[in-house]
Amino acid sequence: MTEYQLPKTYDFKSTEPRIYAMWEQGGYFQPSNDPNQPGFDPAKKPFVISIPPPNVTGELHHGHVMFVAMEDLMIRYHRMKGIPALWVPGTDHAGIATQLQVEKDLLRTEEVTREELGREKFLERAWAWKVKYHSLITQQIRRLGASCDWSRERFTLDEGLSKAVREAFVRLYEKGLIYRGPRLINWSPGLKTAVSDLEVEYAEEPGKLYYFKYMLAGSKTDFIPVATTRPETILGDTAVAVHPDDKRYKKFVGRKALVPMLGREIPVIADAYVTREFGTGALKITPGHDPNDYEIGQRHGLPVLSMLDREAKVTEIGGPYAGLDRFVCREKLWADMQAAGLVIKEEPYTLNVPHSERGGEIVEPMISTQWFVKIQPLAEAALKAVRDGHITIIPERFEKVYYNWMENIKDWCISRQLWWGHRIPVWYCDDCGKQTCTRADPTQCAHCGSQQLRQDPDVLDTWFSSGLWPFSTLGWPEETPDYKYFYPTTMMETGYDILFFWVARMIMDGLEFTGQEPFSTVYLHGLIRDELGVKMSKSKGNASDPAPLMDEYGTDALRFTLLVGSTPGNDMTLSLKKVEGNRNFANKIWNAGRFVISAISSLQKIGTQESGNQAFSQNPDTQSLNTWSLADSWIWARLQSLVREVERLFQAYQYGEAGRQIYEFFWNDFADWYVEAAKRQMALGGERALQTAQMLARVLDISLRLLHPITPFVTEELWGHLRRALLASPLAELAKDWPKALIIASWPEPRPEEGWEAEKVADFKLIQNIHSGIRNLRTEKKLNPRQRLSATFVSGRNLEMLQQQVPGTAYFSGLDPEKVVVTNAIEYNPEIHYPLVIDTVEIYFPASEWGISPKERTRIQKELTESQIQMDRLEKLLGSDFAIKAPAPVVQKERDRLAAFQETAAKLKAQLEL
RNA sequence: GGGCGCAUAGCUCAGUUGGUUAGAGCGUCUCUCUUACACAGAGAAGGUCAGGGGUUCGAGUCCCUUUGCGCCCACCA
Repeated sequence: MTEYQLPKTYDFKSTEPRIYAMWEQGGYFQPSNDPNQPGFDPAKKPFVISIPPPNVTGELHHGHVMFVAMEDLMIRYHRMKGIPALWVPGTDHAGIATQLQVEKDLLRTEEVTREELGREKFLERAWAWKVKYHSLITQQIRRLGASCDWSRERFTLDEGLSKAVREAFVRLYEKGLIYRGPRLINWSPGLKTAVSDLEVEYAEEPGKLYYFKYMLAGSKTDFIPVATTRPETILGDTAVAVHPDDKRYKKFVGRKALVPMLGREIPVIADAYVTREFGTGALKITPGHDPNDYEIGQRHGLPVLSMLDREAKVTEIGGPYAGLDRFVCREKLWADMQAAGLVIKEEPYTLNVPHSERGGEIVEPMISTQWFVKIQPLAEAALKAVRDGHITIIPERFEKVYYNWMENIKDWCISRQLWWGHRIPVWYCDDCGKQTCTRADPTQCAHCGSQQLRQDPDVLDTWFSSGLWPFSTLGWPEETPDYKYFYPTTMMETGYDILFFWVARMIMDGLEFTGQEPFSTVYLHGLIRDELGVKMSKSKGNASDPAPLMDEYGTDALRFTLLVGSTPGNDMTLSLKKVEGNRNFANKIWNAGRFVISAISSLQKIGTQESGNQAFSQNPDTQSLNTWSLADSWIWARLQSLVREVERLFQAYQYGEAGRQIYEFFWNDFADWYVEAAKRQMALGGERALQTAQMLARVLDISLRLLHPITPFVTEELWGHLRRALLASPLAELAKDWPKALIIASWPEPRPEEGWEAEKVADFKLIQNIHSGIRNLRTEKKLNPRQRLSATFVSGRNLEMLQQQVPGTAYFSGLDPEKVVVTNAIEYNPEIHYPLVIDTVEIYFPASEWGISPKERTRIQKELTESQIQMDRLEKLLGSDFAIKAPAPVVQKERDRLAAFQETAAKLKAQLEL
């Protein structure tokens, strides 16, 4: 019938790739698609987000979907507002994670280890891996509809960012904020690298507390009982500590104790750190393998012994145990001690065991020479930035978490014994032994001029480069046009789980290197959990793949689910049912759109030439009201109110609530009620049809604009159809200034109320209630849906409105418009009248058709009781201090309600008496 | 040990300056393939907003407290 025959269900599969290609080819993702002014409008402050760069390790997970949905929403919203909006995409080399994957892959496919392959060859393989997985992950991010500017894409190991890393390192080095030295660090024996405190995860595990005797030198009987959870570390003990005031052991302080099985003499010392009540009240001190012991050792000048090597095997310090694995040693040593009569007992004990976040194996505290960042000075500035409100964290409660971490921050171990990453830019001279640290690779030693230089073999912690992300991606340290215009960025949106790892470090680095906060707002979203509420993660094996979900329900459905189902900072569970429900919403949008478009297309045939366009081509305003139906006024008032609400909620970062409101408006108000009203208005033809089509078009247009940041694909597709349909119709005027694509269409502007809205909304609400009431009655009466009813409406206060509206809306509830009477009074006649009370309106049906059943009597009684309860409550309320102390409008509202209840109750009572 | 969050309908959750009779989706029960949509329409059932106390004319919302669950930080062997 028309060229706008759209399929009955929304076909997201064919639509999504086509729409994304259209956007990308249109250059819409760039802040401006004016080739002469690529995004730079000095008059406007841009809105900028740096993407949390996904790792090039593997595939998409729901965390990615979450941040893409969230950030794309923000970007699209600002873009539509006409603000230059830049979303910088990129990926992260993810040192440990990627290296592990590549190693695993090498072992699987070529059966070689990285050591066998050598550094250079290994890095070649790693780069090949990167190329493959980079393309995979960015492809998937495109599939999510991400409107980021791919022309500005970055990778943490690319040339520009490497330069930034080098610059940052050298600056800190020159300021004395980077140092190298032996410290107690977390050593991952599996990965054979140091890891930072943040990369250690603690897990409660059942273990044992081992009690044994520390024999005192020169005595066969004197001993101090000591308890430990890690007996193997006995081999590295350099003291036994007791509390200075402990009467039991005071006498031993100053004497020597003998290390079991080794016979090495170590001092008995007194230190207040020891808790007398715990264990035996005596503590073995292993400065080489325990952070607390290390500190005690420092206080007492104890030697530090490393009894474990890089592979967590016992060193020569362990004498006869040298070469044993740490856990094998634990067993053997304990058995030997048992044989030697040194064991007291073992008891079950719950341990808090440190594991490597990536490798999973137990981390061993060890003394190792590593590079560190002296973090205190950076942390102080970062703390101040948030305290002073230069950076806002949403939700606010995370500010406290941030403060707490920043205030207790410890120096950051930044060197990793890996190959995949930014090499530490320090060279050691073979001749003079000194270090050279420069921006450009040095050819000679800065101290003695020797050319015998060796670069430090280690690489930097991945987060060292991530910390520079917001500015390194924009060209820093160069003062590029991008850097000058787009930095500092606006919004840092990410999961709360990387607040410390990443957000905190970006703030510190931004302030240190650029002198500015790298962003003004931090928005932290919650984590996605599976249907059982368990946090999704690869290691737990429950990380579901978003791809099949998108295959089945479409990207829009998944995005809508994540955006509307979550609140800032709170975790959400993702279930198939939710996504399915939102797929249904996408389909609802599609079908409402189909109806509107077919209505517009049908205008051709109605022949509207005589009506002229003048009354309809201008903006709807108060002057239009006299030509609008009640439904028109109502939907327009509701829409405008929605636009105001969405704007307010978006400004307050309440995206979920905004989405929910649009959903409700679109489905309940527009599709369920207005579209139904519009069907009849269209059928009237002529100006009324034109008027109605215009309203349908306007409401759909604005709804699609509001929805676009959340569900970009279906809205873009439909809006294109709407635009083309309008341009080919008598309503062409309406769409003549619209751009070619919704993505760059203007955001609906909130307008203030004009004063007429409340009355129209209330009137329509009454009409809705009347028809709902009649439908309810029909269900109770089990009426044939086709049966048209005759009815008499009696109302005092709404007489005129009802006289106008009831016949026209009769079909809402299957009334016969020919047999509808609206009047202000009739005589009760139980023989011929069957009454229904809706608010303050009585509706009578011919009693010949049915009588009041006991069931209805019960319902009426229930309503009456409910009214009575409300009346009592309100009378009591209005008789209390409320009437005096509450604001006048609030009181008046309650008075009006009381009056309405009284009227309703009177009518219900009359019903029962019939 | 310190901090934070959650507890609202059978299930999953909204409810952000305290102000109608606390909402939605799913599920359940009845009808209907009505010319946009059965991925739908219409109707219905279902809640002492975890317990206790307080502030207030008024509390799901603010304060205190108890209980249960979860998370983060710290890491007493």
